[in-house]
Amino acid sequence: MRLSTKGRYAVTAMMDIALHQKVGPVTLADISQCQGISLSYLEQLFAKLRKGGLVEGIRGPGGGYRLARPADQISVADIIQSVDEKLDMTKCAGKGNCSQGEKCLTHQLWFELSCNLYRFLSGIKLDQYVNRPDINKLVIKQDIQYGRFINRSHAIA
Amino acid sequence: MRLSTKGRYAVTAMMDIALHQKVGPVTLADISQCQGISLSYLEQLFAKLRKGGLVEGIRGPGGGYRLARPADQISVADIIQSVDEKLDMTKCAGKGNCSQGEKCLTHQLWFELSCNLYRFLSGIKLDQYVNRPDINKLVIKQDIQYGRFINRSHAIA
DNA sequence: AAATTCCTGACTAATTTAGTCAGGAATTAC
DNA sequence: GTAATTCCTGACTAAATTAGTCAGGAATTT
Repeated sequence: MRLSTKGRYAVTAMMDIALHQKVGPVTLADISQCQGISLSYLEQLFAKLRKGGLVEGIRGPGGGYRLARPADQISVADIIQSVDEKLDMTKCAGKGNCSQGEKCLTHQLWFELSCNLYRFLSGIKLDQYVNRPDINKLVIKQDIQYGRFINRSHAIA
Repeated sequence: MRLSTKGRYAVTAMMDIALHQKVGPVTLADISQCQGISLSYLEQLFAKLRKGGLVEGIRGPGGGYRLARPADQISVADIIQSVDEKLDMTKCAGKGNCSQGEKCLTHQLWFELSCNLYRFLSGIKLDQYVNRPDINKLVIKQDIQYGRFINRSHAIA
């Protein structure tokens, strides 16, 4: 597998959307500014998240992105897999032909690691963090700081 | 953190040494050939593993590398940390100042992920795989295939 | 003395990550 | 229907990391 900052960017952005679900769609421009990620890079990531069926984009003023399914059905594993492609750490992509057609010495190890990691990451759903008071405090603080969602009459109405 | 093929190379090489402990020190040339890793790249990785106190090198004919401590005291986490530097996935290296001096929205998530991953990886010790019959069969097969340890009278005596 | 092996540092190549740019397509607001 | 907003696409560049190469030196054994 690959567990890098790229996945962190994606999860951070998805979390931002999940935390603002009630307010309406979230623009990439907002995420870019608040989370400190380049807008164009976000667009690349969101192209993959869209293909992965995790978000849907809404064009035009008042548009943005929203989750394609409820936050309790989107796991961190889903997100990382969407942007990083594979969650499997074996050299042979699970086929077991890593060393002259047979399993290599460390096949078992990576296989077990992949399973365990996947089980852990797929157990963490976005809503677990949305419903935490300490994180909600942070969100409100950050939103005020960046003057977010001031003209959202259209989105709520 | 960073979980990439680099760490896999290092763990594979360490596993090879652990599996041949009884025969004597293992040369990088052997590991290079049997595990399909470039010799010079292995030398770079072993410079780090040595600095991390996981192996000791023995020069001269009959030399090679051996584990610096018993296989049940070397975890996969130790190895990955030695070559990849950090096992912490938070943006702020655990300081909690990731967003304008405060914790960012996803700080908790990465912190918990890091903890869990570390707990898992540090729970896997090299000896767990050394004592498995299925893996030992593989080792013997591979050793014969590559004609390894044929002239090791000096090492055993 | 010769062979073996670790050990070091500087260098190159390939891949991945990150970011830039220019423009088009859909939608909303006026 | 025009303008503004936002997604959306593809091609491009830059930086970082990973992987591999090369040349040579140091310690040890035979």
